[in-house]
Amino acid sequence: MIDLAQLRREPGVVTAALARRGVPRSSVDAIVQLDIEHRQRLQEAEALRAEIKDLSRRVALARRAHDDAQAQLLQATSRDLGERERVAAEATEAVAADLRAQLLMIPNLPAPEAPEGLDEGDNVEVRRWWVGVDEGAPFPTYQEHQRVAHWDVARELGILDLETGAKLAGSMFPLYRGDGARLLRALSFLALDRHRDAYEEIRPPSVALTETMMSTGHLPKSADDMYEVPRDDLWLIPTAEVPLTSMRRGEILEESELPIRLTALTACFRREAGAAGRDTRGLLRVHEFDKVELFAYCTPEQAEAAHADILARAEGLLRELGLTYRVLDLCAGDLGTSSARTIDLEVYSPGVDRWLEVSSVSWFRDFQARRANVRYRSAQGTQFVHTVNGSALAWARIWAALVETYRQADATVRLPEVLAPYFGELTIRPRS
RNA sequence: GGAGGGAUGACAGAGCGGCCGAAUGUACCGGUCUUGAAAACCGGCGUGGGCUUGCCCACCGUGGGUUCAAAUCCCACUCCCUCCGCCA
Repeated sequence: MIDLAQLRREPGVVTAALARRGVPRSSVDAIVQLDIEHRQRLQEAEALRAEIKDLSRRVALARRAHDDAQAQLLQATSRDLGERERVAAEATEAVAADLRAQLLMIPNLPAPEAPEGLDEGDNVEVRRWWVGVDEGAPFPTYQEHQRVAHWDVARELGILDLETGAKLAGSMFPLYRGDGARLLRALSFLALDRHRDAYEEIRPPSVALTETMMSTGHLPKSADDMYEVPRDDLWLIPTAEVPLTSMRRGEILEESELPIRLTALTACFRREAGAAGRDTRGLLRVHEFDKVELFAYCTPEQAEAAHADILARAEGLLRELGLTYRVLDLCAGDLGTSSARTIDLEVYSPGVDRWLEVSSVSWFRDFQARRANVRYRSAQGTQFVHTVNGSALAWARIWAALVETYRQADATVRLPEVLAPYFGELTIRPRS
């Protein structure tokens, strides 16, 4: 949620910042008007309530003085006032609800550093990495045997069974088997071990309450993109960001305990409603995938370093896996609702010849903290924390890039050495 | 799923329907004393909102209700604890 006080103080600044990501001026103006109306009505209602409280006190005094006539009179006056107060309070609440609903639909202000632009075409490529780039090696020229889509590689090796996944849960719910399933497990274990030095491992619930989904900004805006369990007012989490951000919801943290850094391996569920029919082949876009998430609550001063650390860890894993990737600085218009700044990592997958998003490292400033009401006590008083998070990494597409990149001329897949402690024999052969 | 008990400030723990936003203790902050520290003593110490910055309003698990007036009475729900049942 954006800061209403800031909107009052400098409406021009807020309007201009939001315009960078395509929010029309009228949406902001509507909120300013509602805020003015809300405060007017609030004052009226509160004045009435103050008067009622005063009358009540005087009733008590009259009673004590055994002046029953006076008490009766005061009670009658207060009763009439009570009716007016009820009406005023209802009107105030109606405006407040409207204001709240509209405010929840407003996305975060983009950071000044976020590039200009309205859609993904305007994202800025910051750098590319591939094996040997530091030694001056040119961009890899992939061999013919690497130019096989992962769904074909997987069929040869019997490590992915999309038909059975569809049979169980519908299309785009993958079922991995044999070495394919084991590879997924190895990747998660590798990542969690890499983050153990600084991030506490969490295994949160895979479902969240509506209130929890509100905190991160996934609701009310993105309801169509999530799986819902209405009977129990639950939603399947689209990312571990959701439970992690709400872990300390409503709390006031001590500055000394910040940054609080957490990591979690969870399944992530996404309906992909807006992308129906696009990238439906193989693992390019799936409804459920495993992901290791990195997250931190921090002070505004710590945010930049915390964001950089997550990005470095995500990139570090990609390098350890020897995968070619590029780094994208998302333009203002392509930022997620809650984000002020986001760096995406896209891995190059030679078989399908595409760049696949495998991580999104975001800085939310106090947008989520304001919604989740997570604050910390500092010398300057109590203020909202900043939250940052990023994937390290999302495995379905990594899995695809790995089997394509490491496919050998003899049609086996030879996995990178870094997986040896988790996978053992690194060659995946067709199942006999 | 069934039966009972509970939910109050950072924590512990009081609170006949009427100066209760809330006693008291601990913790914390400032001061006195002390070579220093501890102890003792004195003072301070919840959050959010509105506006004429001194006042006003809201908040005692959540949501309703009764009343001139609710932490306190009534109803529903949620969570925690104990016991029974079921279960990976």
